[in-house]
Amino acid sequence: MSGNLTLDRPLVNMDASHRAGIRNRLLGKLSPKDWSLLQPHLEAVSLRERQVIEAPQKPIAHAYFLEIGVASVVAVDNEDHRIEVGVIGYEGVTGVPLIMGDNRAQHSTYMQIPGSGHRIAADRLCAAIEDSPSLRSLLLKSAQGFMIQTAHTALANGRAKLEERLARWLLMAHDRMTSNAVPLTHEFLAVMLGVRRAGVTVAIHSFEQRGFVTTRRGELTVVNRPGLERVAGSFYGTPEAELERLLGTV
Amino acid sequence: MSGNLTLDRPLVNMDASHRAGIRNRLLGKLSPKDWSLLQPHLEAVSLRERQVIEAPQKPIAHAYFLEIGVASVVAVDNEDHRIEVGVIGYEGVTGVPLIMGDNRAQHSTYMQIPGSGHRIAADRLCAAIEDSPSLRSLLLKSAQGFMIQTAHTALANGRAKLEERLARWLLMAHDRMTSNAVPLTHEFLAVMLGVRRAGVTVAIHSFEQRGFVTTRRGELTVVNRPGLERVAGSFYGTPEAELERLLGTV
DNA sequence: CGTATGTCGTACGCTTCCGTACTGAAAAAG
DNA sequence: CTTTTTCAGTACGGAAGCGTACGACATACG
Repeated sequence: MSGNLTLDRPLVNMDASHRAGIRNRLLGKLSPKDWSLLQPHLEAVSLRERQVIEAPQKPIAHAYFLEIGVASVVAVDNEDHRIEVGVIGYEGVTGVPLIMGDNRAQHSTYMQIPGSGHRIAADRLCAAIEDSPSLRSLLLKSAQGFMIQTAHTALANGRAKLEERLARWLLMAHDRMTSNAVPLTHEFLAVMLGVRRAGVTVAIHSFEQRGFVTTRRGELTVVNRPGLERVAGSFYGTPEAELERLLGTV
Repeated sequence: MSGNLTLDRPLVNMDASHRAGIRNRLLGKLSPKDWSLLQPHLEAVSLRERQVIEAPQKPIAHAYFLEIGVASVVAVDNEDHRIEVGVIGYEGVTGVPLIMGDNRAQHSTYMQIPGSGHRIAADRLCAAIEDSPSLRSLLLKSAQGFMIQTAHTALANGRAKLEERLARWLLMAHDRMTSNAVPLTHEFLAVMLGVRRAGVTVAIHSFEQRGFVTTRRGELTVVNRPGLERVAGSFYGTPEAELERLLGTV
């Protein structure tokens, strides 16, 4: 009934291989050898609200293994249409194209919820991937998980109603957060979902009246996660379960 | 003004590295060494209309390098919502998860426009990928191209109108065809776009009146490609250009 | 050749969501 | 404390597309 803290969140998995001081699931899953390959090049960084991680059509300078916070990956076209195609938190890493052997960012990536992480220079990461099949395998599975998320976003965008999509987004953000409070304005939620700001306001209102969330100016708090899960239905869950499977078999 | 045949289609690139008797761009781009790695395991197959290539949650048996025809990759959830997240033709290969080190299909993949190709057993392909960095690099870039296509589909699903999305779909299919005739019913187009069948009928009607296509029962012929491109605007083009870039630098 | 089936054209009321815009309230800036 | 800015609530007309459904044709099949 609560959904409090991190206990019942699918993505949280404090398994045995957890590395001390590291929350990022990928870093935590590295073999000692792979860890020693990356560790010297990792730089701890704090990530401000709206901080740009990647810009479209520009080279990717660093990959960020997030510890805290949520990054948005937003597709943009030449006519300035934009929509979020995926989110990344402590379960993953930014710079998916690097893993695919490309060094150019296709999308705009920036911190939606501020936090921190460890970054590594793009060429260092690529070199490490070349050297270590096990590292490559892990990162490829993470990239595959992200692809599945993007495909599901396409499904939700084409088939779901605004409320369902908003519930899905809140759940995905909640999975990646340490608190239940989402520090975001309706405006930003609207940009990510590709809908009207006023539409988000109304939907949040409905959630609030049903007791799923409480709100303050610029902040929304999840108080009934199962309620949101019921709204999102099967638009939420599949990518999360698949990521579990992918990272579970590494 | 015509868009006739294959001359002005972005994806068609009869470059020097073209292998005799092979239309598939990936196979055509293989180094002699990589070709000799795969060739013994390739099996020429003809692909019927609606033939299933992959089923959700099932192991992937073969990867298909298409020569002729178009395959649809369709995301499905537990509540039977479904929508196409990408198409594959002679420019690519099915079984993207195999390239990512996963052997399970996430989506439903089937021939939308019948044709032919060369297939290879999943484990053979994976073994070859392990052995050859150059093959791996090529296939990863192809997978990256597919990811970009999926992300753009998410953008179109969230932002574009029915007519824009239909024009985009027709252009993507046209890119991958040897004729201008698309042998598909409105019903199937509707399923792929995730819209009403009647909505497709009306949109096609409008295209017909504007002289972009002609229609027969169960078939639609593109007669003014630039017209469709104008309708699709920037919802079409970016993934195609990016694929060119990705495959051009291999 | 007649019938079943698939395909298309069309229509109607309805839902969802958009575009726009104004207002009050909260927070930040001065 | 006052001013300015940002954010949230609300409203209205309208567009897009849905669910449903019915009839008219083609085409395939018996």
